[in-house]
Amino acid sequence: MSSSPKIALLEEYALIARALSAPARLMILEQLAQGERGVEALAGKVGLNIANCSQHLQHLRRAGLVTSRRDGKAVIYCLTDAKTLALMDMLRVVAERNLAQVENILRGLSGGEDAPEPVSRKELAVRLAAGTVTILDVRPADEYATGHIPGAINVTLAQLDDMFPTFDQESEIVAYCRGPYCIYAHQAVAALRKRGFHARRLEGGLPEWREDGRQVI
Amino acid sequence: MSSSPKIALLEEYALIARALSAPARLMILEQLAQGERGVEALAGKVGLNIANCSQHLQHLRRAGLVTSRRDGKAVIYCLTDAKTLALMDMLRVVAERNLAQVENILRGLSGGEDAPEPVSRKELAVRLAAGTVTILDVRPADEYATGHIPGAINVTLAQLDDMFPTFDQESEIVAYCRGPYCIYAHQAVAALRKRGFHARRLEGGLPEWREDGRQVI
DNA sequence: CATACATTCAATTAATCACTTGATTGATAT
DNA sequence: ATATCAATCAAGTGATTAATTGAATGTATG
Repeated sequence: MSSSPKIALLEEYALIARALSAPARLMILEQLAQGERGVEALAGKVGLNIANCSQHLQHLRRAGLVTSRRDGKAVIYCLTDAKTLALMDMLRVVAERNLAQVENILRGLSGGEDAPEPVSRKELAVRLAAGTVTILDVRPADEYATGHIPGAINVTLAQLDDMFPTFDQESEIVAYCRGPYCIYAHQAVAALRKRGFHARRLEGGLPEWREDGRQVI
Repeated sequence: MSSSPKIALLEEYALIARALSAPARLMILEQLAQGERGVEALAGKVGLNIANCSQHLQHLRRAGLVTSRRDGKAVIYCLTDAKTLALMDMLRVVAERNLAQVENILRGLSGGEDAPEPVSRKELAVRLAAGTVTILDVRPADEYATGHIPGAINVTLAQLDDMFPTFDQESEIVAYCRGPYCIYAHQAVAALRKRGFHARRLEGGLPEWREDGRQVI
């Protein structure tokens, strides 16, 4: 199979790339970035049936990207290494630079208008301490419950319509979600800006915020 | 096919990952990092027949990683974006952190002993200016000819045996090759250390050196 | 020990992939 | 035009993949 050490190494690298080459697995990794999960929970979140999800997880395990432990009847999976998220983010960056289709989709999410530059995590931390910003956590309630940025308000996209009256037209609103692959924050910002609010996305999502060593409650 | 914008985005990201999921394509990209090439030259370097190489190149083009232009009868391919190299390097980093097999292979390349930490490009630049280091370019002569670090001596692994007497036992030797995926420098360092020389690898290879904006002749 | 439960395994189908072979296109030179 | 060369296309084979279904495994509970 692997005649030379060079080919053998490349086959290992290719194994990682192949693990990232299916949308379903990228979604699983995004979920695991929020925190460890059992197979059934992952299958539900990602929209796969359980056997199929289990197979994807084993594919990821063969690539060393996830590890599992048993907890009673359940098997809990978690990310092996936070560096995997950096790899996935770089995948996104290269895709945005090289594929026109990606730009089209992102423009569509922003309602055709140019979206503003995201807020850096450092900037948000400063303004959070100063209290000069409203933070929205645009993830499902269960994910918000397992950890969120202090002071963040949990609002799903569906609930957003009812919330407009409660927001301040003057102060800026910053929305975040699961991370670079998640489009909830894009959509929330687009909806808010259409109503005339000053809204921007946070760069990255909760996993990246946590990875920076910033406070999560 | 792509019901939601989220899935559509993930399919684009997965397209990039799939492009990186074959050893042959990783080798093609490594070659293109040395400089633009025609199909026949690439096929020769990578060890593919021409039709097969052409198909891999089109796979890479679909992922936006390479572009091509016509030059007379030949079609010249080149990397779209140097960021792709950073993505590939991160792929290697994640593989080294998560796959024991990779560590085994790398240890085998170093003859079982612990290899020393590589020399950073910044450090080499300083010592190059001071003239306190011997630099070996361990790539094929034609790649050396199209560009190399100033002062570097071109030695293939096969020629290395004859060169031992000409090296200084006291000063340190730094070897480099095509980049992080290339094992020539690993092997050269192992051979040199076995003979008692002080030898280390350069971090990255010529493409990374060039990307830093450092001098290449 | 029997049962229920969560996960994995095994077998199947349809789709995709890598590679080979031979024909075709595009550009240059005679 | 004709011949030549580089690259691509088209078709076919064997291997691999994702997804589905149903059976088997291992773990806790009655």
